[in-house]
Amino acid sequence: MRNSWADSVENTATDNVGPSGGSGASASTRRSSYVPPHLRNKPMGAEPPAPSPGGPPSGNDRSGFNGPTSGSRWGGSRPDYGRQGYSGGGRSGGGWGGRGGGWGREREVNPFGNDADVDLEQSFDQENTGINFDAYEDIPVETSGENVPPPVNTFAEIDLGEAVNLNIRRCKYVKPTPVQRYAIPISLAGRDLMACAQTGSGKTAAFCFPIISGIMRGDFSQRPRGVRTVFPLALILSPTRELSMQIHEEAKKFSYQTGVRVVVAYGGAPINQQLRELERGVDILVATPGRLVDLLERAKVSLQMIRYLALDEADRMLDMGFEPQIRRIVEQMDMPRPGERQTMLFSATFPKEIQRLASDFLANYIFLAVGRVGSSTDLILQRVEYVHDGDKRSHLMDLLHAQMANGVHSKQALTLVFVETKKGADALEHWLCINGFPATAIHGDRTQQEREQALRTFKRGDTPILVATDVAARGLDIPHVSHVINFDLPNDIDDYVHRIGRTGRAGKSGLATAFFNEGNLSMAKPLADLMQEANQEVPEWLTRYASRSYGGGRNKRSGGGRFGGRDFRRDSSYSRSGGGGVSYYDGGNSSGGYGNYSGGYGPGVTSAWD
DNA sequence: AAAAAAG
Repeated sequence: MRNSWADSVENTATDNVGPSGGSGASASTRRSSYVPPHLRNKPMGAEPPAPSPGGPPSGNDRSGFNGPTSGSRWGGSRPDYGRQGYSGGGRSGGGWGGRGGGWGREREVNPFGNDADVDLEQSFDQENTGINFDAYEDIPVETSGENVPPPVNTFAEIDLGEAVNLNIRRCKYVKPTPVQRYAIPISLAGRDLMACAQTGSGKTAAFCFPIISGIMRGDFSQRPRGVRTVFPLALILSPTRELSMQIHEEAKKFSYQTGVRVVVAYGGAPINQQLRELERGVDILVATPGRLVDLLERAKVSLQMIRYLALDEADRMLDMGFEPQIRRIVEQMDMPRPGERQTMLFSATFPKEIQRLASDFLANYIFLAVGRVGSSTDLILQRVEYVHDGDKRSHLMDLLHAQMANGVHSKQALTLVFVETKKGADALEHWLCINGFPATAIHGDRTQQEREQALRTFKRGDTPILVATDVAARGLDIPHVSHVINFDLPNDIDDYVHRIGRTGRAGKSGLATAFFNEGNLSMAKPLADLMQEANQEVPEWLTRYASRSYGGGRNKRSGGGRFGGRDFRRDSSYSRSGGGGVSYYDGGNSSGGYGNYSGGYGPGVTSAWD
């Protein structure tokens, strides 16, 4: 039972240096002698202030946190390579961030240790990736495009700079995930990227590492120093507020003590605080589209210095009707054109709308498809049960009781319950609460504060049951979700895949239970197919429903199979699918390794319009 | 049809 949380605590306690990152070489060698390029020839400053004055040292401190490398960052002469806005222009400067002391510039909060359980817990979770990581080996990957840079097998092979390497170690990342193995070299080579992959595959790190490292290496001394306008160098767009928050949190870890500043902006939260954060300087801006448009209209943000653009969950953003706003941001503001910036487009699926977006936003891109993490591994045990609507609550209660009996209702065993509607979420939460189950809810009608609160208490295990609408379906990385219950099945198999993907994360196993009834007929076939594909036991009654093939379950996955999509540029039959076979791509491509997995594309997926 | 996102 090495998998338990307690075990991992123990392991981490004894193994305090952490894994050597597979670098093979001496982790014991002090990296103090190395000075990152952008810090060279700078006078070494004073020692950094103690990371947690008075507090116990965090686990991360042991891995060289206090090393001299970090010292230079905090000395009087901060390397200022054209970064604007740090002084705050004396606006509200002094009074702000009062805890900072020193010279009005607040200390960078250590995103790793300090904040006891929550963060440590995540770290342990990450460490566990080392255990089941082999599960990732089976995930099929394909690339196509001109001169695809070869993938790497270890982080050691990638030169991200010492500061980022340290953070990788602090995150306890041992080995790059498939999407990282391919995407990072592609991105470091300066190429645009269209990637079909889901969060949980390590996407965030895949686009953050090259961005951070690129910003550290780059010379941006030409960056304007606006008084009220800021000029970020990188923009990361994501569909939901919580996802933006999460990307922000991760990016802060990756860029800790690199001098790269990450700021997040999303709606529902007071804009003034976000503005203050922006005015203190921003290199990487993480945002939801609506709030960003607002900031652009107010001329608080200019995109003219953008060198890196990443769009996360692009298909989701289009589903949510963000295309006009995204096009406005990318094409109609002062953003540099494709080719003058580096663009990474991430999407779970690759339907025509995304293909259009790709051809409009990207220049000579490389296509990368990573098999679906949720179904192509055996990490998630999927179950379907036939439950009438009226029986759902009592059935749910049975499941939860069983879990409680097993004593698994704690931090290491959270249960996420998906429902169809916001009203339904409220009702179910209330019902669970009055029946003595510690539940909370997240959906779009709750205030942002309530949403964040719900997520926090859930993550902490204070309310180990979270009732959610699809706002929480994609991308959210919550450690220790051991059970996803589809109380109401979605109408789209991709949504199902995303939902169950909230468990079985980071190489851990998980359980997904779905309640199926006559109202979900359109899902019978896609669900049965998907489960079959994932080597799950398909109940006989579901197979019967599936064989009757109800037309729906709109299958957006062009191509089906284990990938979210395929590079349509290489698809000779592309013209068949309407759209007129845009031929801006000269077939003269090399390598690519395409076709290795052609077997993975099942025989024509039955589609609604056949 | 519902959900999400700008207020």
